[in-house]
Amino acid sequence: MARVGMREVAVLAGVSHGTVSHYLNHPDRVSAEKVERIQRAIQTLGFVPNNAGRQLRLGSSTAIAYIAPDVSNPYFATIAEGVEQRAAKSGLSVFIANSNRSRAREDAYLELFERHQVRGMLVASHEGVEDRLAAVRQRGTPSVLVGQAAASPDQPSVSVDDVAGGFLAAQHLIGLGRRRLAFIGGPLGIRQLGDRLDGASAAIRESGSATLEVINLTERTIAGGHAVAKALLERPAALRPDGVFAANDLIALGLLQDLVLAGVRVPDDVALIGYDDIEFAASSIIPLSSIRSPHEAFGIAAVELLLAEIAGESAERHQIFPPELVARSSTVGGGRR
Amino acid sequence: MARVGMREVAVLAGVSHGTVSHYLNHPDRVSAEKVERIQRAIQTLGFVPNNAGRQLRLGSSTAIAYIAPDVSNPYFATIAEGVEQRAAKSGLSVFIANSNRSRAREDAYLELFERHQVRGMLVASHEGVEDRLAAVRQRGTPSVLVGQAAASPDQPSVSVDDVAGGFLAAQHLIGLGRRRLAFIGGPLGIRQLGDRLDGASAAIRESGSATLEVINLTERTIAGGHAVAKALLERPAALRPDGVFAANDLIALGLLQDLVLAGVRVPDDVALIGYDDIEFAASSIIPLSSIRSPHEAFGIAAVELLLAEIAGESAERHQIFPPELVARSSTVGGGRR
DNA sequence: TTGAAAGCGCTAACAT
DNA sequence: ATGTTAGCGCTTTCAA
Repeated sequence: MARVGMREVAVLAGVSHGTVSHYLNHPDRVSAEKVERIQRAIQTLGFVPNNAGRQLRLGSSTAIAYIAPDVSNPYFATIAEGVEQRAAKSGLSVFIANSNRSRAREDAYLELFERHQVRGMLVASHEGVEDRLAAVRQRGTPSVLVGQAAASPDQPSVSVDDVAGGFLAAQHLIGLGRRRLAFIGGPLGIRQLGDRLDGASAAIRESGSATLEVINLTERTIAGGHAVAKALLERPAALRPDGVFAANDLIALGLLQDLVLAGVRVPDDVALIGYDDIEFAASSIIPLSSIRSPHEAFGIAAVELLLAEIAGESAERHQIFPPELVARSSTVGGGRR
Repeated sequence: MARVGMREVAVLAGVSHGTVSHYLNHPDRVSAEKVERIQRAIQTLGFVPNNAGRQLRLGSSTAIAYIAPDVSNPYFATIAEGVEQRAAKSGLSVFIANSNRSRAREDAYLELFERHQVRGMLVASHEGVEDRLAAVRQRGTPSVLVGQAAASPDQPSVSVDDVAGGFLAAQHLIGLGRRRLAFIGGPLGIRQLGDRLDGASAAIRESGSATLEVINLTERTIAGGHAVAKALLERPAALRPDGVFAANDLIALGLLQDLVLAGVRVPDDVALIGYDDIEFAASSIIPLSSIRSPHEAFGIAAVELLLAEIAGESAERHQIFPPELVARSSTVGGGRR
């Protein structure tokens, strides 16, 4: 199955392979007659240009990469949707990669995409990835950090103010009269999570009277939520928190499900709020209150920042979106959604 | 920012560029001393091999592609997870692409990956994509159709028996005493959906007494479910179906949420079952019954089929998984999950 | 063990 | 308008 190249096309069309290339890249500079012949040749041979040759010659591809830690978290998937849309509009393809929460896989993809000379990378990570991105950038591949404010002024980033988000969440619970709060999530070394906790702590401090327990957790998934539920349900009811702030909606959803099954009244016994406001938060057993950050908009902003970076424009590099409280039944009771 | 290539590394290390290449590909055949020098040179220059050159020379990459119609549907995302895991185990990278339910985007990615000479493609599609895959295959790139049984014996595919799934769903509703069933989904031109409906119809026929209304829908999303809810709620209660089979869980979830909000009792007034059994089905307002097809296992099987195809092994090309009924409260009432 | 050299498929500058 | 040609960065065969 000898791959057919421009050479074969050229022979069949009775032109030089340079002309075939011209046809592909500057069709206007080829006579109608040859265009016709070349088209037919391409057609009958089923010619598909080999990208390696083109890219080797040109030195750059027409794709960008989006590396996500966990595609099966709808939060990252929705961002991907926005990225895809915006990129398509600018004629760019998007290669999505799933690092599966593994630092090693993340590194592998970072390097792979650099080798592939993508135009730029969008990187959502739970790790401290900024150093690595700095190195990549220095070698010529720009990137945008997604979901995490960059520390360096040179590193573009699109993020949500997680301290503000954490504050909003805890403040909401406190305003509802809750005093024994718990924050569920971790590892706290992850910037986004540490920030959320910091925000929550600030709200606690401000309240004067409430307390905050930190329940550490490494799996920020529905399964992780189930695990916490188990631990919580083993406690006597009086020792359970009356207000829970989960570091993301997945945890909250897993927890919520088990609490309800066990007969714990939500929000009466325990008020629960999540983070991210994924689409499924609204349709959960008890509609879940959450802290909303933009999703598609996030992806779109990231691509636009990257485009500016590629073009060498000097846009504001650090875009920070404000989080928003979405109160539903899991905190404010049956009345509202 | 002149990209550094093997040449620069070679000069700095005081060897020929061929030796650098040897070091990269057959480190054992290079003397310890030069290895040392080359390593240092790579280190200080920050050399990252250009994939285009390598690929041009070798004629093939080390990546496979997974094209999904809709990453933000957790069903496809979970498959992606399985794909990533299995591929990593075989040293392959996965490029995920989101065609965003657009035939044009799908075509674009099909071609892009072919140009990139990926080792193979996994394609989940709502379209009739088999002809296109046949053409791609003929030119040397193997593929596995995911979620849709291939008609051609030459086209590997991993799928679920959707006719059986549809049958199970309708049979379940009928067994619960429901007689006025509705199937929600579409366009029915999509094979998977048509099959589910066919299965449901068969169950209806078998029952003798039940009827099946088909409510067509083009958006197989939560929003689509909301739209159907609106239409259903406008009917007098007596004219509503008493058993609803939604073509996927997203639709079911959207519908369920609005029905419950409107005071419709589920499952008493309307029993509802979805399809796919995404992770969120279990934690919805009323835990959703669904037809379960394997997820990660699906992705793993797809990669393995592709590997066999690449290796030229003659495995059974059509892998069909049996669907499974998962009964939860949305059909069997409060007692069970 | 190392180096020299050819050539993968393509683009574009240049010559015609 | 078309053809000729050099060369992108790499791997590998072959020779030393």
